Amino acid sequence: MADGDLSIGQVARRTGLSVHTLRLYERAGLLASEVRRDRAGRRVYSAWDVEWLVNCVKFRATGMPLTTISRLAQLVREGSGNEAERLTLLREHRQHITGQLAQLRDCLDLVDTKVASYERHLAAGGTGDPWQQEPPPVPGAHRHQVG
Amino acid sequence: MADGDLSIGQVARRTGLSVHTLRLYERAGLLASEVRRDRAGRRVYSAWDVEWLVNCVKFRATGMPLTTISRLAQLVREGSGNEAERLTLLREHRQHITGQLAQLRDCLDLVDTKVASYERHLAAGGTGDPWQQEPPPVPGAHRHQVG
DNA sequence: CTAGGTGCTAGACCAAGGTCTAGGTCAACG
DNA sequence: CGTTGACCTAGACCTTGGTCTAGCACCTAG
Repeated sequence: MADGDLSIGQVARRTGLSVHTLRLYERAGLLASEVRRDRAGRRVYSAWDVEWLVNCVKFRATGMPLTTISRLAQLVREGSGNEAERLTLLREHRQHITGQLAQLRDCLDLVDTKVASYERHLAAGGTGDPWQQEPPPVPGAHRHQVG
Repeated sequence: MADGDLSIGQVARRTGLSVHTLRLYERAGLLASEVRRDRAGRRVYSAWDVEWLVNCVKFRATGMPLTTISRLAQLVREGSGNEAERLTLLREHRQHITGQLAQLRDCLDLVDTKVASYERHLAAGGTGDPWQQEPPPVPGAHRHQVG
């Protein structure tokens, strides 16, 4: 066993995944290299496996589906010759990330506006116009605030 | 019917939600005001409802669960007096958003590094060291690149 | 030897968030 | 009048991504 080798429990602690999830990921083909086993059949993860898993966690955290990670892992497993396809996958995910960033910033704007307005409202002792509670109860009265 | 009123189909087109989802949201209590009905029992959305739904879409896109939106809607429905709780909900979601932003930026770094390395690799006609395909095949050979 | 901790597999279970179907109403168009 | 299109409800169904259980195998320490 090389010095970087870890048991599944250790990998779980290092990656933040549960051992159940680690096994699920393996079954789902997310690992770019076959996980070794010791004589008792227990998984032995290399430092490289762990680095890969950490990247998987980042991909997951940013919405990459298991199937896509699996596809990427497969390409890596297959070795040289498919770099263009890996690049495509990565570029697609990059797109996805920037889209999400935009949405998050958009929602952050909304939330900040609302938070500021509620803070003003509360500081003013309940006076003000935070989030209008009712839909325009008076037809003809336009210009309402929803957020 | 006020001039801003819309049918469910029109709201679906404007919000990007399906009519199924709109009905689901209503059942789940996401709407901050009771949706009116015409004499035939069909939903009539006000402009205010649509604005609210657009905000819901933003919340959903940034990971707010339906139950939380429902809670917020309930507070708004109940009217003044619970502004502090609304503020809490919003602040919590703000936290969530900034956390997600950090994760996205982290993953964006990773992806950018990988993309650049693959581009270099492909430009060099296949030479280089993009994403190491194999886990360290030679024990003792440290310093591998996983991503 | 035996108990505790950790691991194994197979497979059931679960929650969230949609999505779709069946069977029916209504209104407007030609 | 009949048919087309949008709408209604109730409820089944589906996918994703985990999470947990049962029943068993090791291994190490006491």
